[in-house]
Amino acid sequence: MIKNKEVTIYDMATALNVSIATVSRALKNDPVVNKKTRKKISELAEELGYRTNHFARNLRNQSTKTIGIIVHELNSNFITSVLAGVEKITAEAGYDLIIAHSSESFTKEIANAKNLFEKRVDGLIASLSFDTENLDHFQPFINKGVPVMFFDRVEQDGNNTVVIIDNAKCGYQATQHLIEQGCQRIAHVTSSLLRNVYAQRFKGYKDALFDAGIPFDERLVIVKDLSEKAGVASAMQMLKMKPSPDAAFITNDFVAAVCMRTLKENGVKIPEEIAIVGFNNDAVSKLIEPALTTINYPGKDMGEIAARNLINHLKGISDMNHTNTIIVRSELIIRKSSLKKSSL
Amino acid sequence: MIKNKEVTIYDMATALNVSIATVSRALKNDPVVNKKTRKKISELAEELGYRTNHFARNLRNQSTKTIGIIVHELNSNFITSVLAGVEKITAEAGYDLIIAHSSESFTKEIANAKNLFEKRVDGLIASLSFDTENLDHFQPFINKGVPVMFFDRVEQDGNNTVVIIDNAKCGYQATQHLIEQGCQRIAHVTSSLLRNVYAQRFKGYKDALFDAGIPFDERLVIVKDLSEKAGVASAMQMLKMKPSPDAAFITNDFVAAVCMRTLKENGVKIPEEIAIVGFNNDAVSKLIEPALTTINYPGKDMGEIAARNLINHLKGISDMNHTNTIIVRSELIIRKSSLKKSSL
DNA sequence: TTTAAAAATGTAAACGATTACATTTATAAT
DNA sequence: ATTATAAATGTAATCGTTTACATTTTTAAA
Repeated sequence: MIKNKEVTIYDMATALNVSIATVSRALKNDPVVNKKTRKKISELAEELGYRTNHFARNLRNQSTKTIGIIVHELNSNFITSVLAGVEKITAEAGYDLIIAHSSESFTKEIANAKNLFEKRVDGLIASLSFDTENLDHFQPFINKGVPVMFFDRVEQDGNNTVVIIDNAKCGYQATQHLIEQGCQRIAHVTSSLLRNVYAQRFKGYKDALFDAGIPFDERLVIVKDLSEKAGVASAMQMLKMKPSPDAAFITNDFVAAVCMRTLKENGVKIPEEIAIVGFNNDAVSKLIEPALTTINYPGKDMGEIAARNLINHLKGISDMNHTNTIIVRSELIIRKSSLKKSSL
Repeated sequence: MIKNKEVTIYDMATALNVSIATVSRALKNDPVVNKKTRKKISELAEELGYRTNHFARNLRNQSTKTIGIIVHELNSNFITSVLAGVEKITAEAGYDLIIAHSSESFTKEIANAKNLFEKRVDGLIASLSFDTENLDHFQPFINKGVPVMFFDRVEQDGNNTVVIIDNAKCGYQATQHLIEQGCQRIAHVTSSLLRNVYAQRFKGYKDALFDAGIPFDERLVIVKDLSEKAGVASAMQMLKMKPSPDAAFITNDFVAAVCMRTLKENGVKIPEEIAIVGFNNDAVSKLIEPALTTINYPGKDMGEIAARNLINHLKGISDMNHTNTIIVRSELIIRKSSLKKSSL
């Protein structure tokens, strides 16, 4: 059993005195070959530890039965849920999955795309990195007719199929909730407004203010990246505002948590002095104190939907080009960090 | 540019009136072919959007230039750091990386292993799932001479090369630190003692107690999984202990955070009444209150070391079989959750 | 100009599977 | 026993590279 050479269908054909065609057919359980022969062959395959050579097969078939997925980060609940959803569907359909992550870098995203293109995935699922400036790196897929699905962080230029939540609605709900709690000066800590998710949440924020008759004040809007440093800086900036804000809608739970910590360190009472709403329902939101009010959205469902659409398209069951935007549900989860009223 | 057929070296050979051999050689910049010819060919390749067919190449070369990595989870700082380290090294060496994750399930780990085996990775890096009962699923790799490196969660049967931290030492340090803070009844919340990491930390815990002359009390040891539910249950169990513990060494930051939350909800003051030490230096440890004392260890370095060893072995530079265990540094990071003394 | 050596290119056989088409063998109908 | 049909198996081309070995072309020395 030591370092034995690879077994091929030739070896097995010779051993059983049949042709390679029969072996090949038997291995995929083709009913055209005699039951007894099939049994003999699969038993021998088992015995010899045969494994199909996917390179030979793919070379011949011109198809890899592989889906690629590019995500912006791995260490978030949301993304792992998405992956779980995607894996479930792709596995059921007999597709393999290659996971790549861009670490929020445009350059790495391009490299990932190139790599998956080289690997000739049959389809691609992607969520854009923080830095992504354009979608040129996906063009090769489109040129070769490889379907691409975007989820969450997307570019809605109308040509791609995307799976998203209604970010504007979420932003609206979050802001409205804070207004209902009696807040009037609501800060908005967010990230690159080039990304749909942040732009839309910002829009929801403004709309909610408008509908409540609260004038929009640009000075309350803080745009930074998603790092710990940015969280601290945002909090410091809020502390310096005068009049001080009485609430903050922060579009990322981790940043919200860092902000809260910094605010608390500076003697600010949450939610009494500043009420906070985050976004994503990350694990951290339930662990910090006070627990963070946030927006929850179903990563697993988004993953399943994206994967299912892609695969149906590949199978020719449905045509992705006709369904452009799929919106999944989302909800505001109210916890203590925003409850000014009920805390009396 | 729409859905064009794949360009092959034949097409380019015909176009330039040279042989496929020349094209093939030119594409890898073989100095044996004339500089001008090389330039002409690579320009044409660029122009036509040629991409090498890796199936054909791998089929011919019998090597995939791909490393597989199986991790137990994705959503932790530690694992993403490891991946970053591995990616750095594999990319430098021109290897591709396929990431698979077992979600802490033995069954999924087996499936992942099988899949990577089918994909014929040239080498494998793995950290065992929570549930893993044996290493049989890695045997096929070993039989075919495919090197396997384990990191963090490993089985030290002496035949595998492993990259780990000195878990016993860490457990010792954590416990010793609590003892130095004046704690006498130190609970130990941990996970399956079948996993080296937990077994070793447990050993360190016991040794530290022994060296301090504190009798080991089995009732203080709580073994559960790493879920939120388990964290809550562990805290409740601690609350019921009498006499109550005055400290807890919890071998996972997330569980520690959940525990702390539950304890606080039940009116326990941390660290005054119960001091806490966690493990891993996860993002959450700095965000909760009080900040969590924990053990930090360099995921990125572990990833780099594992990858470098694997690749050196593949290149024949070094032989993994002679280096069995690589231990990387780790450190206790002291934060407020354990500071009984300094808090006066 | 001839010739030897070096440089450049070409030929053809792998690599291991899939499958259209051809052939053989078994089964059933006459 | 003969034939038609169905079932089972086989033959050989193909997928796109790589590379040992063979051949041609160029360069430089005699």
